[in-house]
Amino acid sequence: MQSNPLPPGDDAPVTPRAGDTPRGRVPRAEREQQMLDAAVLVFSRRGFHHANMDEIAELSGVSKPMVYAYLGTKEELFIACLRRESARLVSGLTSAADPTLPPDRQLWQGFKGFFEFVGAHRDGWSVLYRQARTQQPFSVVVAAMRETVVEVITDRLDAALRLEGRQVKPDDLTAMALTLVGASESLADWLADHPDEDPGRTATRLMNAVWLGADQLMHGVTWRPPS
Amino acid sequence: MQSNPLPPGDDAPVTPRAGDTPRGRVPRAEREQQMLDAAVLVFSRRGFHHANMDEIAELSGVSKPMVYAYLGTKEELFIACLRRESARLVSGLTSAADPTLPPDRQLWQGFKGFFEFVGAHRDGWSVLYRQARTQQPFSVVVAAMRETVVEVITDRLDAALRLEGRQVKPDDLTAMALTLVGASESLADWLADHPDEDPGRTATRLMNAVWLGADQLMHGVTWRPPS
Amino acid sequence: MQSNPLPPGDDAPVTPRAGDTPRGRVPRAEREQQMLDAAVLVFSRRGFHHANMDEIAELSGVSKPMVYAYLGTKEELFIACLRRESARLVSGLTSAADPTLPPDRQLWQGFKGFFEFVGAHRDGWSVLYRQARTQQPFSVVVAAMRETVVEVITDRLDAALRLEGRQVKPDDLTAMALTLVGASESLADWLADHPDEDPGRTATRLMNAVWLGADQLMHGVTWRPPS
Amino acid sequence: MQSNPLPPGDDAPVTPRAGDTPRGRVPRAEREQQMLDAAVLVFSRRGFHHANMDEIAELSGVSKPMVYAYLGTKEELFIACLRRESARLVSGLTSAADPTLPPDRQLWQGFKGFFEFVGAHRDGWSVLYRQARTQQPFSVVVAAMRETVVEVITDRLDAALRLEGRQVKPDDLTAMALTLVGASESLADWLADHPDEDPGRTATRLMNAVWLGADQLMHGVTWRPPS
DNA sequence: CATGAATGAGGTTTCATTCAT
DNA sequence: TATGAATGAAACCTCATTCAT
Repeated sequence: MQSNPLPPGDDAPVTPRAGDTPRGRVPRAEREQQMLDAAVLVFSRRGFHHANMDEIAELSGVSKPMVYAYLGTKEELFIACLRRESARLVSGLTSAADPTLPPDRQLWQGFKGFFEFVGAHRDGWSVLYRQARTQQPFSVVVAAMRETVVEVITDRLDAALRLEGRQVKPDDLTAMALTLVGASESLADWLADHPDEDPGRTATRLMNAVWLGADQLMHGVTWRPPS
Repeated sequence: MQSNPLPPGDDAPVTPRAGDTPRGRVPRAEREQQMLDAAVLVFSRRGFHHANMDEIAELSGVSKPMVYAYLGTKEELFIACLRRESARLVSGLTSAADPTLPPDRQLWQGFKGFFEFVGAHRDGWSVLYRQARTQQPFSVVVAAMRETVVEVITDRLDAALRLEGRQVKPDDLTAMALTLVGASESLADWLADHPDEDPGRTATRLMNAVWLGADQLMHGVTWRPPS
Repeated sequence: MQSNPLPPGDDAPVTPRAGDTPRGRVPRAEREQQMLDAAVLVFSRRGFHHANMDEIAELSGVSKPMVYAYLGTKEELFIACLRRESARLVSGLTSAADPTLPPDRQLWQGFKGFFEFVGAHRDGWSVLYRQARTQQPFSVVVAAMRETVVEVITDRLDAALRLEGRQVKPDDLTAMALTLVGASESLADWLADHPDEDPGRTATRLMNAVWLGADQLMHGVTWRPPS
Repeated sequence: MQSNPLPPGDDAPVTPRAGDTPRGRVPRAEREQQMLDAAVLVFSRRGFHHANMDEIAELSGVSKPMVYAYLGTKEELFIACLRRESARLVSGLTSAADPTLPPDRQLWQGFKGFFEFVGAHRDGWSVLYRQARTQQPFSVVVAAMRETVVEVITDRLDAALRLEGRQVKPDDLTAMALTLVGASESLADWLADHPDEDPGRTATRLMNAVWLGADQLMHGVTWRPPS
């Protein structure tokens, strides 16, 4: 149901997209972006360990020593990729939801922003994040980003609840946020593997799956295990 | 919020548990189990790529060639681990839920069985599954297992609905199952990283997060995106 | 023009021929022949280095230690194969030519016998001999056999010449014999690679290519390089 | 009668010739030639399988990874050697024979050129070619070279015949060429093993063995098998 | 700034060969 | 006699990383 892409067979050389591999003198900042682009592409296609610096350098249009000079070791390079993609994701996500809207619409807009990001940056998500989540020493970076996201959600939920004069135990709030994030990730993986799916529809699906319950939960209804 | 274990610093040798590393002639079937135990342990601690066959062999109490003779390549070994753990998980899961119970209790028992399994086989889950999900060529094996699980859940939900005389569109059913699985995985990751957490509590949390909504959904209430 | 066989793709398991791999108690002499059969087959298919003892043992219908007990190390086993095939070849060859016939018919019958042997024992020839010729430490065994053959030919030629009252310098005789042997080998290789070719025709071809000249040579006509 | 060289006992390290093993920065083209020189030497002394990359690298004056970077796999390296030697051989051979001479002198010059090449590149011939002939996947390269040579010979023979107004069936022509090549190879092996032999003498021997017959054959005289 | 040349280190895999039953 | 279990040794190959130009 959820399979891994690597669309061009594992051995196909990663070909640059249109407009890539420009040569000649290029200012440092721009070069770095090119390198990061190349790195994200290669890391996403090959995975961290199967990616090799030669390919990244070649795809960047520079020689290996340049990559090392600009972005450090392979690990540091991967983390640089991760940071850039994380920043993009978080900013995209937080800017999506308008704090003045009612909670369900906030949530929905957040989801939508998130899925749109994932849809647009499949490489960035699909592998950087997926890999980073499970492989040391990158998991800490991902964990930090997750933390940020969970906090944002918690705050928004909390704010929404206060507006309604209600309050929920912090633990339950966190648990809810965790579930939201987890479900989002899961559906994001699924989205990353299904290019034809529309991010908005995915967001709606997720809302249906979690909002109704969240709504009740926020209004005090709970489910209890059978004694 | 969700960090990677590797509790014994990355370089600490993986020490055998009590009763391990028996020496001498051992019948094949038994040796294979020992090897799988060792492999699961090492793969979980080090990750697939950082794991090395020497350590696995040593922990199995044999020399490398035996491992190759019995279980093949490193990749094949990993897949063998994956299969064993998958089989255990699926069987544990399906046997947990009694089909004659009402849907919520079925679901809860399923969750509980699942989380109990994860709690008891943290190594098996925490890394085998996590890694396998993102790394070719293992993802197909995981996908197959997931498929099985999703089907089981879908069937159970469907059966429960029919008993109530209701019916839900297959797509929505699948989406719901997917979300349940995704959320479960997410919480399982969290559980695997929090040894003190009680599986039952985790199951309850998940129920609270998803059941109320699912219940409404099953009764025809839906959430619609704002036009 | 002359390509290498290995008809069943390099990886195809060598399947036993009909009547092979009998089990149970078998007298030693017979077991050894089975082992040699298996070894010749495997060595010929895989080449000495790619052949592995497991396959030979399995194809012999016994376990590896038996092979070692009966026929020694891999090298010794190969030499045993070589000796058996050599003996067969030499005996087949010497018994073919009737010393009372005129020299051309002797030669032709010798060639025919030789090519018939090669045609019937393609495995034995095609690889054992070909490999052994170039790979230490087997070349000495082959050299010995060659020596025998060259001697036989020289003697026959000499005898034939004496009958006609002629005599040729030993050096020229040897050179001629060498050429005959060399050409035979070359055509044998070719024959081993062309299953449809008739040994008799090959022998005739070789006669045409070498006899006319040899005949003249034996009657005193020689070619001289331009000064 | 024909034994294998390996003059420095099988274990003696292959010592560089005078002027070898230069160190430091060397342009790629040059390094590649050094590597090929080393490889030819080692392959010829040890045989393909007993050769090990470490020794080749060391003899080239670089570390193993350079060899892999420049010339690829052990197999690819061997093929590179084979190609270089083949090209040298073929060019030496075709340039040797002047097409305006009478056929016997052309042939003789061709043989002489060939044997002189073999005498001068004993390593190149003695093992690369001998081994390659019998071992997959190199035999195809050798086959290609052989093909070229056989074609050249056939053409030359054909042209010579036309000049004399004669014509010979293509099959017989090919068979003759094949025999010439086979006999040449056989004597080349012998020459490679006898450092004191003069290439010219070897060529003359071969002429004596094959030309007289060929000449007759070309004039319509044939030998027929007894019914 | 930029790079071609170069390497140390380490990992997977294979096999001939031998115990111990 | 016969074998399943076991291993030491060694080979190929890859890669991140750094000089020297």
